[in-house]
Amino acid sequence: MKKKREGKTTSKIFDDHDHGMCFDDAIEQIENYFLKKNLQFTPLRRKVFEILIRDHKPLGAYEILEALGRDGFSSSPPIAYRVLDFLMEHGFVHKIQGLNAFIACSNPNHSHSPAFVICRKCEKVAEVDEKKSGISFNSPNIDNFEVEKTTVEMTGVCTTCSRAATI
Amino acid sequence: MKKKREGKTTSKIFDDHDHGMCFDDAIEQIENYFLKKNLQFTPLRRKVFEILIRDHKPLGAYEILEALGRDGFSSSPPIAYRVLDFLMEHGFVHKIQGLNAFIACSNPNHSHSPAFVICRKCEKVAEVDEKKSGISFNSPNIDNFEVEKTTVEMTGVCTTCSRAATI
DNA sequence: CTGATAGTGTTATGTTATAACATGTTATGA
DNA sequence: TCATAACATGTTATAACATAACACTATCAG
Repeated sequence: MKKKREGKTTSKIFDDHDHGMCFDDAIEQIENYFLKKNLQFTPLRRKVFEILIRDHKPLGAYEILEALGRDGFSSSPPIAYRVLDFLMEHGFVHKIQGLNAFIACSNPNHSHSPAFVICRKCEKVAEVDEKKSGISFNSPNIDNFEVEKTTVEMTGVCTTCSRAATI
Repeated sequence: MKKKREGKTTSKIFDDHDHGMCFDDAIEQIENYFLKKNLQFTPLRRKVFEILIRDHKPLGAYEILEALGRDGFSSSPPIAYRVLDFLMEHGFVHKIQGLNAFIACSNPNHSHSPAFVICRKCEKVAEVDEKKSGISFNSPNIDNFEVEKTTVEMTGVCTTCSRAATI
């Protein structure tokens, strides 16, 4: 049952996202990817991904562990960290460094260098596409340094929060 | 006694920096800044800054604490974190999120949004200037979201390390 | 002198992450 | 088919990073 996205007037970047769509599609995409790559989409991995994609907000490793515990899985720390590492390797989960938290990827299709917009009040996070957002993060002119991974995070206050109160 | 920089052939970005100069200047700059702003450059604050600027490499809070202890200061965690927060507020220290570590700022003059290039092998870090490095990190087209702070880190392997060994 | 502020110190604890090793399960190939 | 390798999960313990809460001192404005 896919939700249709409702017209909204709030901060576009945080809402420009059909989450019902996203959930179903995301599960399908990850299944296909794992099949194709001959990797195991085990119950544990599926569960961790579902936990992340269902909230679609950043969760700390220990929050994920609690959720795992509630669902009958082991909840000792290495369980979460191992699965998260695995899902990150394959681009289905990103770590938000500024929050020590993990979030399901919004764009598992592209192999991208994601950028995140983080509201420091509500801690909502939007993963923005380089092109759509107007960010351009050009390959830097750094002699002989091969960039393997980029971390780009922008922190501020989202429209909803800034409307709700003066800082 | 200011060291003159020797001709080198290693990764430019990590070496394009006169550290002898940097140390002396940095101390002077921070002193002036604090004077001007009527802030106290206390022995503890000075020591923390000196520890960071003298190595000019990222140090974890607990490494800084050890150094403080060796120099006769208290080495309980809040000491380091408080001073680091203070120095970060004023732009003399940055946190490298990818390493949970702190580094003295290379450019305390400009109020900038720094970007860091990190070698994942030797953990050397270079703070790069947007313009010099060719990075362009344009203000993103995000409706009504005011970016207060950016984190930009690029991880890879520096020339020295990649020459030293195949991955 | 009094009360406010800032700086430092201390104890205790909270939070995040990993090391090291054990167990089960599946695939491979001699 | 049996050894073995590779992978996935589980467990215990601990490491590494960070903050809360409160105490003490010094300085300074009123």
